Amino acid sequence: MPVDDRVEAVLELVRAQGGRVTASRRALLRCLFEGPAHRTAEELAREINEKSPDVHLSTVYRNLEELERLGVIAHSHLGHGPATYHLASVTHGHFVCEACGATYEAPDEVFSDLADVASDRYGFGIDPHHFAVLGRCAKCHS
Amino acid sequence: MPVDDRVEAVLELVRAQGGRVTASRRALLRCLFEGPAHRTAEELAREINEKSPDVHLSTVYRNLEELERLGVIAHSHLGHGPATYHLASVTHGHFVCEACGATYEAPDEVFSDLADVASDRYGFGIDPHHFAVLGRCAKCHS
DNA sequence: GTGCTTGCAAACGTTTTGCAGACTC
DNA sequence: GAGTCTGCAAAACGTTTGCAAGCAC
Repeated sequence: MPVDDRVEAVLELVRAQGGRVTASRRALLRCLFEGPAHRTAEELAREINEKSPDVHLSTVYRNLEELERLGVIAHSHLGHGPATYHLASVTHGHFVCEACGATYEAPDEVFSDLADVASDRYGFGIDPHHFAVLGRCAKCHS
Repeated sequence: MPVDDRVEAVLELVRAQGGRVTASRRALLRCLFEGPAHRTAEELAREINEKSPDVHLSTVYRNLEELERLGVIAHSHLGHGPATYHLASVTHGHFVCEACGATYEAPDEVFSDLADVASDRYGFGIDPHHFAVLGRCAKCHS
């Protein structure tokens, strides 16, 4: 599906929930659907501002929150620093090097053993997407 | 070994590294050795201030940083919010419920399968102590 | 006395919020 | 016109830093 159609489909969902369709929401959605995953609110705002200079960072935060509530996007914490946002359809876990910041995306099956152990021992259901697993990459191996 | 002796032993280490033995460092160490693990800088400062009202929060941060450099303590991030500090001798991983905040401490063997997979697939050495694994506890199971 | 350490205040980076005006429906 | 959304400024949060005075050695 072309980007524009996907954007409009989400805006329709927003409207169905009683929300309004605004220029800043359209700009944010276009940005999310067009660009790479894992961008911070600030990065998204900067990109939006290239074409729509009046969209304020706080508006971006509020709209990200709204889109997250609707299940369209999710955010992850890849270590210290700002959260990153990505489409909910492309979730996966992360390994992030504490030394150089290198990031590896890992499919859920990588976490299935840990999920089993956590469940068996603690009745705990892990969410491997929200927070990254920190450590050292091969290059920075301490 | 009694708390006082352990405190003095660390202070000796501090002195050996060219650091000075001060009242605020002694108070922080006593606090760390006496109380529960996983306290935030603010909590530690509050406890210290009950007996030593003049120790400033920024001093606590600076001394925590120093003690971490010496390997006496370590900090963990258990989700959003402030970091928690604990003695380096009692490291373990954590599972933290995103809904209710319940925290489970897990020995390193719980993470050995994940460590193997991360190493095999990405040459990545995980550090399961620094950041908690988020998810849902049995009670909050979504 | 050298120089590490402290208290304080102020800054930092990220995110949230209060408000009055602007917009969508 | 009702009610949502926006820009802006300001606050909130956890943490760090600059500085001059104070203390350990």
